[in-house]
Amino acid sequence: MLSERKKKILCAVVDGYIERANPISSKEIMQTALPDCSSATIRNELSALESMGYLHQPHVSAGRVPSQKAFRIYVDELMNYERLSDEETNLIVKYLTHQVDSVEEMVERVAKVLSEITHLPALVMKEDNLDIITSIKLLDLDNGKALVVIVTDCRILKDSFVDLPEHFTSNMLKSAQDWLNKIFVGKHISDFLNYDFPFELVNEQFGDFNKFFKRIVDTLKRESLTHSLHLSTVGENKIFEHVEYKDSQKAKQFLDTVEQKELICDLLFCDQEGTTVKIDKEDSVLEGCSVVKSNVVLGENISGSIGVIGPVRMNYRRVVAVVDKISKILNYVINNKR
Amino acid sequence: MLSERKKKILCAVVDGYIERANPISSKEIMQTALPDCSSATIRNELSALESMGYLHQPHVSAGRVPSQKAFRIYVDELMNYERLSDEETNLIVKYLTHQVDSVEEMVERVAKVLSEITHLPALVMKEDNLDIITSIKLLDLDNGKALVVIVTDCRILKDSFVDLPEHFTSNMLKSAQDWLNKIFVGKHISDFLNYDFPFELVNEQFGDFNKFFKRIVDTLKRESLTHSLHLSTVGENKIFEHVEYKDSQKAKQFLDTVEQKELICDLLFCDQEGTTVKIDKEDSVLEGCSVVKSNVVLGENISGSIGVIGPVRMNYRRVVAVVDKISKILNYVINNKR
DNA sequence: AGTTAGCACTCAAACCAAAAGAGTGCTAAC
DNA sequence: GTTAGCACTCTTTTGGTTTGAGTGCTAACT
Repeated sequence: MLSERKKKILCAVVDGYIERANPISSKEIMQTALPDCSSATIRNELSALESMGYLHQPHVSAGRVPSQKAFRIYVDELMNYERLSDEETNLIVKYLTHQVDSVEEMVERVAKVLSEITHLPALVMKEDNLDIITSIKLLDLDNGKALVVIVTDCRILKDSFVDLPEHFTSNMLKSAQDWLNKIFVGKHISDFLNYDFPFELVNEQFGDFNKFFKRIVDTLKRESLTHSLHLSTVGENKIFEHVEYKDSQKAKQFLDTVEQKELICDLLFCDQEGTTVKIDKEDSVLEGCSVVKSNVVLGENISGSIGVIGPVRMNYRRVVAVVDKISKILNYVINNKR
Repeated sequence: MLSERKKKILCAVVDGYIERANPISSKEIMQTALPDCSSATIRNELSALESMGYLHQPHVSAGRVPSQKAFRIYVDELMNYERLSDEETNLIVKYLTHQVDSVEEMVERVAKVLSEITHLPALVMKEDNLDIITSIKLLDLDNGKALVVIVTDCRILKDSFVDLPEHFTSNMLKSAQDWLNKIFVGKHISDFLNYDFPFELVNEQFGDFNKFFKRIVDTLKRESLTHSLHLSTVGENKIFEHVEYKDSQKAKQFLDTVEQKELICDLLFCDQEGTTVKIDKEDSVLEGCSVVKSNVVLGENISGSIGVIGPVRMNYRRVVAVVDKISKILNYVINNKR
């Protein structure tokens, strides 16, 4: 357990480092946080904090730099949370309550506002697995093809084409549609994946059109697989505003990481309530990065996460406040719209 | 008009500069391109080429660097075109003839292969304006909403939702569909934009459901507007492989430029046959960038462009060969599939 | 025992001057 | 017209010195 003074000093180091990105000296801490102590006293404390693993020195005559462990305790215990100003909150509300037509558009808007306010790349993940199928439509396109439309409870559609077999009448298409609906309505999209195709049943009812049905189910399977998690990232270029990416190789590494959708999804995927902060290699190979995220309930069966990603040295006070606020507004907006 | 020797020297400068990204000296040219001349002779020629605007020196004791004008003449007259190896061509063919289900997937594949082979960000633009409407479907979703589907001749669909008015029966939806088809089938998507809505006609046939029709047409208008040009960019991070973007501010500037879709579309949009090269500020505010592009015919009424964007100092011999080859393969693949 | 003034010490960064090296332009001879 | 030769320029490298920030330690003080 840290003494109050150690906490104060550690907090000052992290605050200072977040603001100015250079090592923090004992003198600086004295001036900003502990005017009643001498720099020598602070040096002793710093030395102690260093041997506890919270700080390190780039070289002997430099100030102290917080370690990953320091950021962790800073986020969890030390920092005081920022409250967004009313103007800012109102601006966000206004932006997010604007009439939108689709989930995609909403995602777009959320990501945009997150990224703009935090000056960091924004991540918005939507989990479609939990979508419940409302109905399946087979639409005759009059050119030997049919359009397969899946309607789900969160207005998301998965559509694709399928060639109709020869001698397949409009009526047969209708019964095929009814058949599919009977089986799948009320189920989750993800149920397609584990669905064993009942060849015999089809044979019985539709003669030899097994291949056609198989194709439809395969299409749906593929769709559900590729769309089960949808991640959008917006504002990647914002990282260039931060000094840790002045070297373009660092920037490249960061951008490459962000492009690994599965990795980012893993990071965003966690059940924890409220806004959480993941720092550096606690969770993955995100060297030098942190993620601030919050879950959002998009409906009874749909969930998602929103968040931002950036250097470990980010302004957590502000970023956590923003992510938290936006997720709350989002929950509010969505639930009041239904 | 340049003498043969001047051409040879200029070509050597550009080749060398493309390869090594540093100023080229007279001695170097002597060794690589003109072993029969002395370096002094070459120096005289270089001096002449400089005063003609093809070259410049970073400082007095440095070699020569080609100007934008030099790159222009290099691409147009000096360089010898590379022929892709058969293995490489086969690889591309194999990759592009792989079974795909949608235009989007094809675009994805083309962009991917372009970007991987050239080590540059790839641009693929598809012009939907020329799509001809094959049919319009209004699909009752049983929850007070209808799905609007537009089928066009290039298999592209534009779909969106519209709320049904109260007391709107299934039969009325059917007649509404017939009515829309009568008006719009055979026309271009872009025709929606200029379409004046005939309130009286609707009133006559459908009573007071003007609002409903207006909403449908508005939706279609918006869709056709936002989707009229579709640009996808893939492999933006490839620019980090090039020294001109070692400074991350340069990289940022580049990435910001590439994100300006309209600007890139303008660049890609030109009728010229074959593969064309646009260099730096000839065409726009693309500071330090070049675009190599080629038009692709995707069908009778659909056109698109593929290309790459990168630093002016790019390997034109190879890049032009690749873009040219891929566009030809693409034309072949598409036309043989129909 | 905790705090602090004082001081020696370390090390990065800034500065400066000299040397090396690359490449040119010019001149005079071929 | 071509070229050898040379003086000249300017960047890059090298190495040494200075500066300054910041520490750790010690000894004195509360």
